[in-house]
Amino acid sequence: MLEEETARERVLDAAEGLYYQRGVQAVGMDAVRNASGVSLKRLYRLYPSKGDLVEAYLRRRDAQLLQRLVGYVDTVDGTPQDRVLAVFDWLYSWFSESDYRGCAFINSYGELGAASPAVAEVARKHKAAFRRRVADLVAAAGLPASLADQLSLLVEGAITTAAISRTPEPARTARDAAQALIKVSRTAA
Amino acid sequence: MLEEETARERVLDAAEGLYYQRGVQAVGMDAVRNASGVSLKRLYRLYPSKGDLVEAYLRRRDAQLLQRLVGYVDTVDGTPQDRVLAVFDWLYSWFSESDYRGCAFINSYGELGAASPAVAEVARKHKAAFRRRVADLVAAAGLPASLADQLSLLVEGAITTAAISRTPEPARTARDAAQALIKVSRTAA
DNA sequence: CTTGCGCGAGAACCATCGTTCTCGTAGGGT
DNA sequence: ACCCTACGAGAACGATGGTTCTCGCGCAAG
Repeated sequence: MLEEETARERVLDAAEGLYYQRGVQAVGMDAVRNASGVSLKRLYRLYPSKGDLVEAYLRRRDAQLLQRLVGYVDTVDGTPQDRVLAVFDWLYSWFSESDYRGCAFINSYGELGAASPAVAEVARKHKAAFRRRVADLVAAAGLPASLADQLSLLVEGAITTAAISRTPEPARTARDAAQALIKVSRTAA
Repeated sequence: MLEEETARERVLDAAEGLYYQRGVQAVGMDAVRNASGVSLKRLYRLYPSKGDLVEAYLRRRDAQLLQRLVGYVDTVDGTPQDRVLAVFDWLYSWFSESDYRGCAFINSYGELGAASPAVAEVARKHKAAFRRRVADLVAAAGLPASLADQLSLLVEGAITTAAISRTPEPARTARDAAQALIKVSRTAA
């Protein structure tokens, strides 16, 4: 039999693939069972309800996504300003993944946020955490704090535009805009 | 008995309120029946399936939203540049509506886009049409075309950020960023 | 007045899904 | 060899939802 932690991982891997690709409501527990190979009984012992599983999925994805961003930016050597712009290069590689379907948090929020305060909360927290990462990079580059919010909007806009238009190009557009905003804020400050 | 067109309107009004507020999958045909006062039989004669109703809802909202934007911008007198920035003032008033829940197209796309090419298509078209409006304003102000895409990203980002964070502030942030981008593009060109 | 058509109200039907239950069995301790 | 526990496979159950059907009624034509 599987270790508990291994089973948890398998379930979350399966749930992540299915929920992200097809949407949460479109995926039944049976599909998670089949994709993970973990029996329903066990699944319900690990996550007492679908809501719990959905929350766990979002929480893990939250951590993973921020880690991936930080991991990418950390490999960039260059000026602190380059590292700010690297956020948009990371976006480009993300958008280029063949199964890219936008931001799991925005999608889940639109689907469930109205009925589930827990989902709304996780989405809010994820966006706040993301914004904080950007703010850290902006601060490290000695740029004004107000820039962080502006760049975050560009990131958010690129994420949804890339999803709907099915091209990674918005990452480039956002990068150009970011560069321009940085330039302005340097001369203005 | 109701005129066919009146019934259509009532159904779409009901569907719009419910779908936008709670999400499409969370709203049954019964809820649309109750909210509209149009019998199920008639409802199915007007829209042969729920999918058809959803499409009609999105199409009408597409037209309405663009009309509202254009209507607002047209009341602004000032320089062509002011009219570009007026887009963000319009966003602010939209975000301030008490029942604001983000962009119906992004929400529907996240919920149904994977399973319904029709919904994905309507969302894509809406975003393209919106971008075109922005591009018209940018062109009228004699600004470079590349700015239109950048401003559209700001709009998109503000829409989702306002929804998740539940404040209209992102409209202001986006406006500031837009102003900066306009300034840069004037000196660069 | 009568006949029959078209309507609305709501029951009915069938599929799906979240969740729980049954059952057969594998495997470890004695 | 014999239990006893714990498990997985899948049936079962109850709710919900999309779609269709039944029934009774109002009303227009004859």
